Amino acid sequence: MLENHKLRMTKQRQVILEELRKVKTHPTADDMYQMLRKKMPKISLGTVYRNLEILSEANIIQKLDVGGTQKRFDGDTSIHSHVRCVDCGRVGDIDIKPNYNIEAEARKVTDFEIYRHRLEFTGLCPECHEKNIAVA
Amino acid sequence: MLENHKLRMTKQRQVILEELRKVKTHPTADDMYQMLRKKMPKISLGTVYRNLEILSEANIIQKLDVGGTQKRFDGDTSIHSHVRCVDCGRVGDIDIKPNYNIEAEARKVTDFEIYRHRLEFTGLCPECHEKNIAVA
DNA sequence: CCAGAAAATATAAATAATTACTACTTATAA
DNA sequence: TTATAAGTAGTAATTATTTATATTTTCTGG
Repeated sequence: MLENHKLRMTKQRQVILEELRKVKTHPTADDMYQMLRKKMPKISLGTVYRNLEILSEANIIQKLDVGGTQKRFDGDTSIHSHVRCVDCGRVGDIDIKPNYNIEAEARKVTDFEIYRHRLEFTGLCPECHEKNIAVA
Repeated sequence: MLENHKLRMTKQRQVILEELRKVKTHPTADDMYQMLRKKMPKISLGTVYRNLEILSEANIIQKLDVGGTQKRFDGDTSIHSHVRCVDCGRVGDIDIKPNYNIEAEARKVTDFEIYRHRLEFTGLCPECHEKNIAVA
């Protein structure tokens, strides 16, 4: 998996990949850093950023840009959509398969060369939804 | 339009709104700043940021979060999608009306409370597409 | 029209997220 | 095993945006 990319499997890279695959929370780089420090206290934030970037470049993980100020990462590279909680920023999966017809539609109304599309949802995560009900 | 929001119509705000409505380029805050300085050399970047935020808060303009590192703004508040050029970051309009059925679909497969969805395209703008062909 | 309170401004400094630099370390191929 | 290219920790720098503050401006009601 890494061989084809002239990537070396360092201890750090290995742990980063392992931890990311273990969770389904779509962590930010800093979330990852906090998680990883427990296993590997000397790891540096720069290393976390660099590896997340390299791994997503190699399509071994996914970099998500779902809004908000921080990028998030997903160990699941299958094509699926995401919901972002507008209150706390938490990101969840939405298993809806993309409708590629929409790209044909788009091509009709733009002079851009369309590569792909993304469907993103916003809303409230269960926890924030509960809180909001309590307040109302 | 502004009255209902206890917003004052300052010279700066007026020019910001005017300029944004004049263009169809989905400028970043800094793009706006550069444009505005020509008309109003003493305007400050902070004022640009503050007003774009306030105006989008009041739904007089739209703040776009279409990926990339900077937020963009749109004087057109109608609901439509966008394409972002993966090469130069330019953003174009895609006039496809959202399919609200997809939100019902999403509700079936998540415990998040779904508010809304966004359809975003990526690709190449005509200029970058030309350049790519030239190289290939 | 005019005073005064609330809102907005310019400038500068602060913050947040990410990237770059550097000297040292390590994985891997021959 | 050793050379070398890739990677690391630590720190500094950059980029985008927000905040603090002292001053100025808008706009309301007399």
